[in-house]
Amino acid sequence: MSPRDTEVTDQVTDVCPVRDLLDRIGSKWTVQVIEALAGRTLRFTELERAVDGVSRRVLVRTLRALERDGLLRRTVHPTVPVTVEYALTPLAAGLGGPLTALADWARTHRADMVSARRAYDAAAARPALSGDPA
Amino acid sequence: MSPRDTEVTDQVTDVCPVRDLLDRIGSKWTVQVIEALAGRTLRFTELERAVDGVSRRVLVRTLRALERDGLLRRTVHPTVPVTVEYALTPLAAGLGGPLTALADWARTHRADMVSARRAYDAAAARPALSGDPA
DNA sequence: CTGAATCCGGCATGATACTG
DNA sequence: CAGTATCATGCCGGATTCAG
Repeated sequence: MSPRDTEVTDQVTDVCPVRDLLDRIGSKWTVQVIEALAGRTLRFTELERAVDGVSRRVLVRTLRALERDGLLRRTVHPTVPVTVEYALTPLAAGLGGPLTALADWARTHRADMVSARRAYDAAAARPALSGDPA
Repeated sequence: MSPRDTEVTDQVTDVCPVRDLLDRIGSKWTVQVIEALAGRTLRFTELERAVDGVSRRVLVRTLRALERDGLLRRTVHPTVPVTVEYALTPLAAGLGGPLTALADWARTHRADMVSARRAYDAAAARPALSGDPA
């Protein structure tokens, strides 16, 4: 009975499209894989180098999840050592827009979030004090 | 040494703004909290009801994370049973745009992803078969 | 009312070794 | 080359209980 485990969010349990999508792009390497494949086709090993830092196992999981959602096309070439090519589908290309918008926002407001964090952490360090000591 | 644990992604370990943001909005209830607070202020209990399904603990964590990132403003009113109000900051309001774009895409292409999954899962069920058995 | 403290299961990520 | 198998780890999300 298909030993496929459920890693990298393989389920459909969810009914909210937004959460569903976020489960996908929220997983650690998904966006970087999509970026790496933007406008080009890569083989498995090339992807492994392009993403850099991802473990083989997790890369496979990420690719499977993307393929399952129709965002990625996996092509096997029956050469002697088998070669496999990965490419984004038109569906994924359409996702690129909103994703880029989000990425742009993240880069633009990075500084705001960092300073907000510093302020928050600093405040947490002095629980009950109004005047700054010395 | 500050017993603050690290749940709901409190760290800054990351250097990529995009992944950083995705860690935030990727956590299970964040987007729903943001939606619930869109254009209005809510108290803790009101939020608890508005989001519906979130546990108290996780809601607190989610709110803390948002506050830490400067996306949420937390106001304590020293009434007899203390009341606390939560409201989005202008920063979060700006995030609303890209977020809505992503949500729209998710809703628009939900059907594509669902059918892609069905096809994928169906294919996985019959590993080495070309003709569909009656 | 608004949390904090504690305990727990489950799953994603990762390291390592093996294979067609 | 492109994975699979196995083991280990961390931590998110949830339930429950206590407190200011």
